[in-house]
Amino acid sequence: MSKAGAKFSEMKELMMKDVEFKAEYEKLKPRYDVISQIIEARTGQNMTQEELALRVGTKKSNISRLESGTYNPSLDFLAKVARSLGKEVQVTLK
Amino acid sequence: MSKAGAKFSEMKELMMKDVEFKAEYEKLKPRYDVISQIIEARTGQNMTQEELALRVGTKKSNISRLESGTYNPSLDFLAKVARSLGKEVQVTLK
DNA sequence: ATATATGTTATCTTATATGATAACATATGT
DNA sequence: ACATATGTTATCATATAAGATAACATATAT
Repeated sequence: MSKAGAKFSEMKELMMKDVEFKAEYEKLKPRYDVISQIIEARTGQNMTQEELALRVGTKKSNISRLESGTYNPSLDFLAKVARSLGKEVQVTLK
Repeated sequence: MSKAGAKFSEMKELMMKDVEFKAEYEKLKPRYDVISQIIEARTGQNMTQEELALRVGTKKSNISRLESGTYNPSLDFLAKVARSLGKEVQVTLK
C-alpha cells in the first residue's frame, strides 16, 4: 500500500470515527440539551443542588449525577426536576 | 352533620379528588403529550408498530407498551423512537 | 487551622424500564 | 372457514435508573 493510500485509509478511519462521533453526539444531544437548561435554571435562581434535591425529594448526589450527564434520565424525573425549578418540561417531536 | 354539611364535605372530597386528579394529570402530561405526538407521527406515515419497532431495534409489543402510556420512558428511548420516525426530540424547560 | 457550604464520586439497594416471546383479539381479505 | 395484518396484554429475564449513604475535594469564611 502506498503512503498516500495509507494516509487515505488513516484519513478514512479518522472520518469514520468522526461520523461515529457525530452519531454519538446526535444521540446524546437531547440529554445534554435538557441538562444545560436544568443547570442554567438552577444556577440562575442561585439554587444549590441540595436545595433542588430537597424540592425534588431526593439527595444532592443524585442531582449531581443528573447534571453530570452520565446516565439516561426518565421523563418523569426530568419533569419533577423541571417543576421543582418552577418550569415545565415540554417534549416536542420536530 | 347537616345534609348541606354532608353535601359540602362530599363536594370537598370530590374537589380534593379533582385536585389530586389535576396534580396527577399535570405530572403525566409530558408523557401523554409526547406519546400522542409519537402516535400521530407514526400513523401519519402509515407506519405499523411493527415497522417502527424494526427501525428502533425492538419488538412491536414494546412499541405498543410505549404508546399505551403505562410506564415512564427514558429520554434515550424517546429519542430513538423519534429518530426512527424521522424526527428529533426537543426537550424544553419553559 | 477549623468549620461550613457546595459539589463530586463511589457503592449499595431497590424499583422499574426494556428486550423478548407467546398468546390473544379483531379486522380484512381470500 | 381460514389466513394474514395489526395491535394488545401478560410474563419473564436483564439492564439500569434512582434512592440512600458516605467519603472526598474545594472554596470561603471565621
